[in-house]
Amino acid sequence: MAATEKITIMDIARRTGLSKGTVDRVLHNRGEVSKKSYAKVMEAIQELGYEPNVFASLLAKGGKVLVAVLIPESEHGSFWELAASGIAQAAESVTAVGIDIVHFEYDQYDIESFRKASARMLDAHPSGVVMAPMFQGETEVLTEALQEQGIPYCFIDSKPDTNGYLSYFGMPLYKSGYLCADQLTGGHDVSAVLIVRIRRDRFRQSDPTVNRRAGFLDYMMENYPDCRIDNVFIQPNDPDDIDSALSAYFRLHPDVRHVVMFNSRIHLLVPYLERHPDPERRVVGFDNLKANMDALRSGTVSVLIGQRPDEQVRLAIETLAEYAIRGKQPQKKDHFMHMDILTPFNVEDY
Amino acid sequence: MAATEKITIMDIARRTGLSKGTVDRVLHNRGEVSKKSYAKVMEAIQELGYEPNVFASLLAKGGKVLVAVLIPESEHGSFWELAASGIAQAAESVTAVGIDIVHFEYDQYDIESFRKASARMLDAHPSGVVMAPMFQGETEVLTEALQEQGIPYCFIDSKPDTNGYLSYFGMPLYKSGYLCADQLTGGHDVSAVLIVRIRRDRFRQSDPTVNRRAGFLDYMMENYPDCRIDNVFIQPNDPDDIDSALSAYFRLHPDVRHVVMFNSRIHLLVPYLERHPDPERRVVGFDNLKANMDALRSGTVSVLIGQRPDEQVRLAIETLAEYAIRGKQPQKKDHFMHMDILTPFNVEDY
DNA sequence: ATTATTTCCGTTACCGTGCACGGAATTCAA
DNA sequence: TTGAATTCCGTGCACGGTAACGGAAATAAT
Repeated sequence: MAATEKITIMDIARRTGLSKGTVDRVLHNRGEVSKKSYAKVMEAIQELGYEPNVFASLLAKGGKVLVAVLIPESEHGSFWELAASGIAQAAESVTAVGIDIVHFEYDQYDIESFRKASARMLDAHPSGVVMAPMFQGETEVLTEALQEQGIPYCFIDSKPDTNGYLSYFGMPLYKSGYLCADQLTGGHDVSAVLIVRIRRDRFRQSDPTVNRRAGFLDYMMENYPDCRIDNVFIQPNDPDDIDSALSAYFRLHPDVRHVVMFNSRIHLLVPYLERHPDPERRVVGFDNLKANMDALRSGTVSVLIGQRPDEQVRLAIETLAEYAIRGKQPQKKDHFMHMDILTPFNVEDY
Repeated sequence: MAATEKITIMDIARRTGLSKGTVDRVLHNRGEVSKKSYAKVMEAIQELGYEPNVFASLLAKGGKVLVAVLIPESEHGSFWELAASGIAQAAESVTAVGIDIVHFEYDQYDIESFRKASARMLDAHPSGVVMAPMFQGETEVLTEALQEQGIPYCFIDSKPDTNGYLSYFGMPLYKSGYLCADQLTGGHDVSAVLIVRIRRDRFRQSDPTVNRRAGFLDYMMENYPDCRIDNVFIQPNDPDDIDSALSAYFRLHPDVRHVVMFNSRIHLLVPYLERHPDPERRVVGFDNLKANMDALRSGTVSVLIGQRPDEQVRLAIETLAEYAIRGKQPQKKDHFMHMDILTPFNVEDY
């Protein structure tokens, strides 16, 4: 497959009767070369099938490639902690080949902290940026700055409607709602389901749950149009509120056995659910946070639908590295990644 | 996280009052250095936190790293075709950093072809080898040769009971049978299931299906001890035989609605199953071959349990590259990887 | 025709390591 | 005390590419 090539810049210099300086100029087409020479060099490159030696190039250029990752703070047990661990993994695997990764965090509910993190990131002069777009306006500001400086960037998790990014890696949100509904019902008729939602302030611009809910509702509409859909809102940081909200609901609807949440916080329900066990209950949530997986193991949660923020991060970093090192554009722009179904029987290996 | 280090071999040479030649000698401890100098250099390395520049090293050493992959022929639509595609992916991502991959194939039913492929592989003098152990005796012969030459190797898919390998990447087979049983029954009581098996010759030494079957049977025993387990054997290359075998079985047991196969060939049943549709039937198989995924899409197969040969290959290659480039041992030897549950609702993104 | 500009190109000094070669310093044999 | 044999270590080139520098050739201006 791969040949044992050894054609160097000198080979093509000799072949064309020019010097390596000239060859280098056309390789990086930075001008100062006559049409004729340019053509000759290009031809020789084609014929000999020249490919630059990355090591030599990086060595001479004297740079490590630096990729910056700009994502929300990885609070303990949060979704972004998974992504952060993905950074560590990716770092592990790519630093071996001279790519450095810097990680910038911000408070996902605080625009100002995002601005500051962006600024610090730009100061690091990375050769590529991986980011999760949280604040639409600020994201635009940032991407414009990046484009101005010619720094390529990738989105993970979700993406805005702009177009200047190099690649996007994320989950198909609408479809994940659909899948969720199928796992919740197990293909059997269901008379009522409870959706637990988080009452959140309007800070966040991009909310993955709306698309998920849409997919979920469409599935239910199509397959079980008579199923009743209830909503209960909770305060994520107030255990008492969660407890009372659920208690109130289930007092009215003791027959409801299907519970779902569209964000990564299904673990918030665990205390209540464990105090009111029901072997027939079916609970489906998203994302393989540790707390969620524990709930799966204990049987409180039936199914988790997971994505791989770590893999998303890795792929984004690799894409950027590839681009920075050899200037290669990825073949696909948008990468919708697989959704993992986790049950008590396969959770151990995730 | 990562520092902007720039400590070179020269820095520590100056620091110790020695020359880079000497430093180099202790770095690769190839002798010809006095105790005293050795100690001084080691100390300086510690203090300055010296880390060799991979680029310069690779450049000087003049070599690309070459990783050989030795797996069964990737017949169209077969399991190993997935692995092969993984090689392509991995190649894509790692050639960027100077790692070359060579792919050697053999007929998994022909020991002689394995021997030849091994020989050709050794001739290529790879710096690392990824292999799937098919023939126990021959695998031993090969690994001995590799060890003699100091070439590290990784196993994927399954592994022998030896110990000299660098890493193993594969699926937990027993547990996959367990998971399979859970998906087949869907947690509901079942009175009878049909296991379709392939009557194969005794060429293959390692057969993943026996462990899977064991896990499956244990699950059934534990949860539904009264369930009847039937076995039907088919000839994989003879469609007529498959048809008649299944016809004969279902004539006797028209009530059986749960069908499972433990190898990657569930797609062989599709023609029969499609001619005798049954919306209540539940069919579970293994591995995301294209044909299997098509069957999933069409609804003939209910669930597939997939592994990622491509990811296994990638990880193995990365491990070897890491080891070859920086001599770093992986932290874990055996990597049991996650099992993916594929349903019609998430199959598209795999 | 001479000078001033451009345009184009060759030379050269790196980048950080690996390694061969030969010489200095040390030890051993006489 | 010399010469020979070791042990140790410094020098210098190679690896393939980058980019600054300056000069030759071609073109323009005077």
